[in-house]
Amino acid sequence: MAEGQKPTINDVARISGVSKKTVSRVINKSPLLNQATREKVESVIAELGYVPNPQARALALRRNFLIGLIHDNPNAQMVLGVQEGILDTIRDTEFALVVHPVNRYSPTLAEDIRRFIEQQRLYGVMLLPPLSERDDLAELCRDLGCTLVRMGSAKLDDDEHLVASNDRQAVSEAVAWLVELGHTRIGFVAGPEGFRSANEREQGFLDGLAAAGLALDPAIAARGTYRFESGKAAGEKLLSAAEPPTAVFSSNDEMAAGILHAARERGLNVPEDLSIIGFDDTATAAQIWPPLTTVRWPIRTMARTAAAKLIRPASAASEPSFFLSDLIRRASAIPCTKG
Amino acid sequence: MAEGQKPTINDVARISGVSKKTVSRVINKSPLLNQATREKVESVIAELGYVPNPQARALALRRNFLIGLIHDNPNAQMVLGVQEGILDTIRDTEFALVVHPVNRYSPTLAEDIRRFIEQQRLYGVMLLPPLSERDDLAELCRDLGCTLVRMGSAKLDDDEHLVASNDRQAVSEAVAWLVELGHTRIGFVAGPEGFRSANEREQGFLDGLAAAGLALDPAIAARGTYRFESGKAAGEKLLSAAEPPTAVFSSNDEMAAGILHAARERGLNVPEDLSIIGFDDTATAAQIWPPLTTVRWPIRTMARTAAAKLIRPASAASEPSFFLSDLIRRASAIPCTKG
DNA sequence: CGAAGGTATGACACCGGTGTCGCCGGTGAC
DNA sequence: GTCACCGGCGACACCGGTGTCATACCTTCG
Repeated sequence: MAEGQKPTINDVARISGVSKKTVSRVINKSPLLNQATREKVESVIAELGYVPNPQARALALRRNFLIGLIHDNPNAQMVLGVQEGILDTIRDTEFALVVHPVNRYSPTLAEDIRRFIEQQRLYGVMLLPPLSERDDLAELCRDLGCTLVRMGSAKLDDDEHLVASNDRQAVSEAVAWLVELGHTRIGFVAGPEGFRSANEREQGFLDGLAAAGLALDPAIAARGTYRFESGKAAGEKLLSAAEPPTAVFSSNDEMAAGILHAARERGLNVPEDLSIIGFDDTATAAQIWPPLTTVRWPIRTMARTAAAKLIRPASAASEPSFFLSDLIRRASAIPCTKG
Repeated sequence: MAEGQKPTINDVARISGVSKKTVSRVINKSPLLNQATREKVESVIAELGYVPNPQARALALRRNFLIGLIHDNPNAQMVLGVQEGILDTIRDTEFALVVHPVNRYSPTLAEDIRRFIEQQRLYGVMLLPPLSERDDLAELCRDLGCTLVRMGSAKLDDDEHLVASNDRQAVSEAVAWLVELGHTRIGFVAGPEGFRSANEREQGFLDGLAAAGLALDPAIAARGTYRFESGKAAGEKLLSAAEPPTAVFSSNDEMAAGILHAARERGLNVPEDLSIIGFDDTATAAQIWPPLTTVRWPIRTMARTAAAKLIRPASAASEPSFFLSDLIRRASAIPCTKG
């Protein structure tokens, strides 16, 4: 074996005096092997530092070991959490994680995804919200022969390959907390139309109000885009209502930060004059002032499970695919001081 | 060709009535081809939707088309910005991006990286700070036959494969801005010891003070870890000094947010009682109150260049590899009201 | 008109693994 | 003693591409 060249299965076979097929059996832990042979080959492998070539394996097996993560940057924290969760699962396996950020407004989105999957011959792909909500993309992935997992915020009709959080229930619990704090006039900022997560959170909000015998006053409700600026605009609307809310639930943290800015610019104190609850528990949530009460969903754990479902569909099928979120109680929501 | 099977080069060759080698020539845009033949083969390729198998190519060429991104989550925004920048460059090429988050405190860090590179037979790898500052890891990657690019915050001795921002100059300009605003008592929160970026920013801070004829008072200087909590602790130290600062430069935004918390807890108003400047321009920076004046460095652009250097070393060698950062002036730094 | 040279293409081995099948020797049943 | 059976292993083709070299044909030049 020439210096600088990686050892191959042939080198291992020659040096240990067996056929390459036997070496292959050792690598693949075939049970029909003489113990002595196995040990001999293993020692040669260790000595040479031999690592099987994944491309050659992929070629022979007609399948490879690449997992694709397709997303449109819902938020950086979430994407990174997902990546770490996937790595937790595939570390020490032969799988690798290939990422592919896309632009969901691009007219060539579907084509872009198709090219990515076909070109890399992915083993499986994982879709993140809001892409994961599009059934057409899911079908595309399946058509291309990929196993598929979707991360989402609600049960889908076809929940076979879905890992989701129960946003609806989590939000209704957040509202219950505001009610427990004595708030009765609770504002709401929805997420963008057409997003399942936005829809789930809205339903949860309504559930929570209903459970407390309250109703939503449209004067203190607004719809945002999940972005900071839209939260600020929504906050301005709610706070300029004839009878402004004493507490607001925002469908995500970024908009909650915007509401906080709107309140500050009107000279209001948070949380004294306005309690705020957000959703996501982004890094920002704990770093703004006051620290934001928010709903944390177990991104990394969910991603771990999702990856397991991709690479070990049989054994992971029994793992739960529906996750509960926690309300993180911080200083931005306090007892109602009014009335 | 059976249904459900991807077409191979053999299918294309058979149907277009040429040898597979000729098809290979078409794919690889060999110049020695009859125009008519080329067009015939191309039309068959289009008709079949043929896409070359990258694993087979990788095997035959003895090199593959995977770029590895190795990082230890410096911050989510940055990692995602880098991923997007790399994708900007490799989209529409045959390259793919494989990510591998690691833990820099793990005793098996080097082993982990080695396994990743060897197992996937990466073409090239990109190291992010603070990993990129470790020459031993850089050497490891090179030993394993990878081309390498390091992203960093300062010139290294060996800057051949480096893409860096000029933190030192950017910070000195930030200090100049504080001086221009009338501040003369300026506090400093350093990053963790042993980080090149921390060192560069510290030098830049000292440069800025010196240019204004000021000196650093150790009573209003502290060292942090780049984390929020350490910023808060540093803020407490600075603000409890006998003669507290009227402005503070923090070596990153997360610590700046911590300083802000410390100020709030002492009942101080920001920016009226204390101006703050951070570094990084994370998403949080614009969303805290007041919006944070900070240094923005062009992550995505840098990553684009870095990726180009990886996959087209010849043509990208001439591209600049040293980037300037901008001071983003927001509400957290205002004219000094004292004295 | 034949040799030389260039152009367009094909035959074949090879990259580094895996699947199939067959061979060999030992064991137990009859 | 013969034979079926089984554990352990190897020969060989094959996965889907690329490199090397040979070949057929067409010019061009002496």
